[in-house]
Amino acid sequence: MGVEGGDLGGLFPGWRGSRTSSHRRAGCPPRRPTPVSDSRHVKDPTVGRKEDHEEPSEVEGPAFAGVVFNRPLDTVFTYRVPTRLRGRLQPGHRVKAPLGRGNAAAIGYVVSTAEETHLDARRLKEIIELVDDVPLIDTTMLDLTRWMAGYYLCSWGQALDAVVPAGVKKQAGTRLRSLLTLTETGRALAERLQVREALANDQPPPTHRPRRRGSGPSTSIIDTSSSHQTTSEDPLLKVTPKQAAALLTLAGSNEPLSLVDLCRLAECGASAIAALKKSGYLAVVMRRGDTLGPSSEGDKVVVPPPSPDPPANPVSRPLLTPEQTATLEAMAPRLESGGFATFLLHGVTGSGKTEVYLSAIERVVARGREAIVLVPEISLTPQTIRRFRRRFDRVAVLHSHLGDAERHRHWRDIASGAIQVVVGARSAIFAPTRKLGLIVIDEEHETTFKQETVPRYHARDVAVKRGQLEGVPVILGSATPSLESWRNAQLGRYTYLEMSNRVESRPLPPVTIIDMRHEKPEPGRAPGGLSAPLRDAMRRALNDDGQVILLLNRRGFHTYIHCPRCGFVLKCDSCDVALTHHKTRGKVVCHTCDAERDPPPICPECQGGRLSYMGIGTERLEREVKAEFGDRVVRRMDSDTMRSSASYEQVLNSFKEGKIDILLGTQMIAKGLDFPNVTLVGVINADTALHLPDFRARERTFQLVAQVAGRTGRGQREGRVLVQTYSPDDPAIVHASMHDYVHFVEQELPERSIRGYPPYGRIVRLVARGPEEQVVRGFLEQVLEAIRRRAVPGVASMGPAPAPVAKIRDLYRYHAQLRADTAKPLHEALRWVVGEITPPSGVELAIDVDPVSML
DNA sequence: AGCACGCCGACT
DNA sequence: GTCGGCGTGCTC
Repeated sequence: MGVEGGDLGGLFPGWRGSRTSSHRRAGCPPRRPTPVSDSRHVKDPTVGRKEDHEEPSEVEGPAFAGVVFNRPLDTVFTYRVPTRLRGRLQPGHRVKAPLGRGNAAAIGYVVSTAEETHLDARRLKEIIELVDDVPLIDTTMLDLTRWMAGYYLCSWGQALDAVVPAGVKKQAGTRLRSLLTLTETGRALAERLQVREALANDQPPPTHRPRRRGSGPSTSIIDTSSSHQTTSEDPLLKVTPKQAAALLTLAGSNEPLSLVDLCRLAECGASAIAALKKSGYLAVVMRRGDTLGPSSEGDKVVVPPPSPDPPANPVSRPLLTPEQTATLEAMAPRLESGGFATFLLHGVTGSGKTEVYLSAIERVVARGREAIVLVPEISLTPQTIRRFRRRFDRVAVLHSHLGDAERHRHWRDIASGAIQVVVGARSAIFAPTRKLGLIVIDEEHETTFKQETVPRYHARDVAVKRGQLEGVPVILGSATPSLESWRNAQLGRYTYLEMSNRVESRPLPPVTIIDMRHEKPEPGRAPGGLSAPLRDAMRRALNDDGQVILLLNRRGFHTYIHCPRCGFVLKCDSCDVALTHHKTRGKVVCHTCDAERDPPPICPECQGGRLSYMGIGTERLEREVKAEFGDRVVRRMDSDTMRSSASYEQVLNSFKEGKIDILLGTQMIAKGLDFPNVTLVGVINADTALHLPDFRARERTFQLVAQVAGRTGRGQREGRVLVQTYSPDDPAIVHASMHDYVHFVEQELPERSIRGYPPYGRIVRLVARGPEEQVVRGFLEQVLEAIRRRAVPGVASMGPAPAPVAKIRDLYRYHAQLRADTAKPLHEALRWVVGEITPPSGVELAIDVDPVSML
């Protein structure tokens, strides 16, 4: 749902509990955290930080800290800051603090610091320790997460916790090591040793740190009498040659050394070092170091020192079309001098949106700024990644299957300013860039930008908010913009930019609708499979050396199983969902909970009927296509065949190289792929999403058909599209077949308006689930009654009713809906629900602001 | 969300 | 007589 540019600032919730001073003030944290690798923990008091010694009575730094926790508690807790942490603790730090009656240590986030508090300071608890040496979160991220908490109705701590990847929290890939360093007395002694040695060698005394490792035999200091006044207790006389070597080695080293390294470099034993430690010349410091080498492995990210103006790659850039140039020029002021603005880039498939992104990013990178590019996970293909890597030196790609250590590494690289462009899926919107200059959301209409767990944020809307907070432009790109973004553009909140021509003036492919109601079922063929016109078109395309893409948005072989005698439909034991027959596995499978079992031999209900297997999925389509085009190479791509991402890349490569003639699969083949030799796209069943009980069913159907139609006609050769449907007159199908976004929107918007659905007004969906149906329903009824009693003006409520999928994994589900013209009254009606209404045990309540799925 | 406190059943 | 069920309420 589009963030409303106008009322954004007013959405900050009034946080209950102590309100310490704003985190913007006291403490003045650095705008960005320095890399975690620089952090160190000083353990030995003799090498403690200077302020510990120099200002024992007058401690610097705020005495109180506001802390939030990853719990559904929207309270900022105030803690005392112990003396030893004063001046070090900053907003954005994670801290360990006692919480609750048991005073169990919980990890929380410092969100503010203050000199005073209106609370009774004696009753406040004290922060135990810092978890990270450097704040993980900067002030902009604190603001952003606070906004998220208020808007999506979760706690600030929950929002913060979602922003920091698990690998960063665990400090994956690093280890705490103990290293040796000189104490003050140790350094003084080492300096005297250096002087004595220099005199012995008849050389001028070193001015500073002359020794490199391995130089200087330890014998040189043995028989030299010192010119210094030496008392009988002069430590200089007590130091053994080995000890002296160790002291000099450490003095010459810029860094603390591990015991092993020091022994090796000074050619001494551990006992000499133990003696020095005992005498107080050496101290142990704990420092977190990388487990792996100093930089990332392989080609992932090479981290050179951040250079002020990186050299532009000598890449051949495609010549921009006039439309692309005009689009860029429209954005130029924001790209070149910053400032918040949201651009809705509506470009037909093949109009070259990606090239516009790349050029826009180049402009901000040229100013030494960074860009974040969000793409749906499904578009995070090697093809896409390569395109960014070719153009920019330092790109970080955040896939969903990065390991913890790797993700931590990327985070640090980004935070250190070593990265120009971050490309990633949803959560990349929280990348800790230093000098953000641009955010790009590709395929902004995609529902995968919505997170379905707490915090249930929409990355596109968070991006707009972040752009506003950081004062940077945001580009939302799509061939089929969400109606929310369209309306925001209409209202002038977003700047509308259109690219209506394909590059090189290629035409959009002609789309033919095949009315499946009139397709006579032929003996031996699956009804709903390949129609005669589609088969003919395939044959012609293949004979012409073209490639074919077939889209069918259903996995499995048969998509439902029923008993013709008693009408029984085979359902999952745990879910209210029909089972799908997977022939290759020989099982019936639940696509909701992934449970599988053997197909029953006869109807379990009437015990008499033979079950009939109906419907067509990708497995069955594959078999039909192979039977029909036996001499052609056919590959199926769905989540069953693409268990590993390696096979995904492999299939796409083979397809690109022309080794595959027909590629069929689910929507993973519908998005973003760019293969010039595809001359035919067939949509096997355009209606799969059309009749779902969701007010966006039409919009989804339009988007899917329009997107897949864009997969052809991208090369020199013309393409065509055939769409099989049982609803040939539905506006979604008709307008998609004409590539007519605007007319689709014009007919869809009034329908939304009549019902008050987005983009006219906002909705919040409440879903309660639990093991006992009556309890779940009763609870949600109670919640709704309470909301209605509140009677917040402008809020309308619907329900509760059983959710369309009434049971998942043995939990019954009920849902209800609230709507209002703006978000504000909804928040008002709901804020108290969080925290004040406790569901009965076993029951969970999910509050989904701006839901994208109604099932 | 945790976690502790509290008030009622089957065990040594 | 106690161990422990999870219902209730609080967390600076």
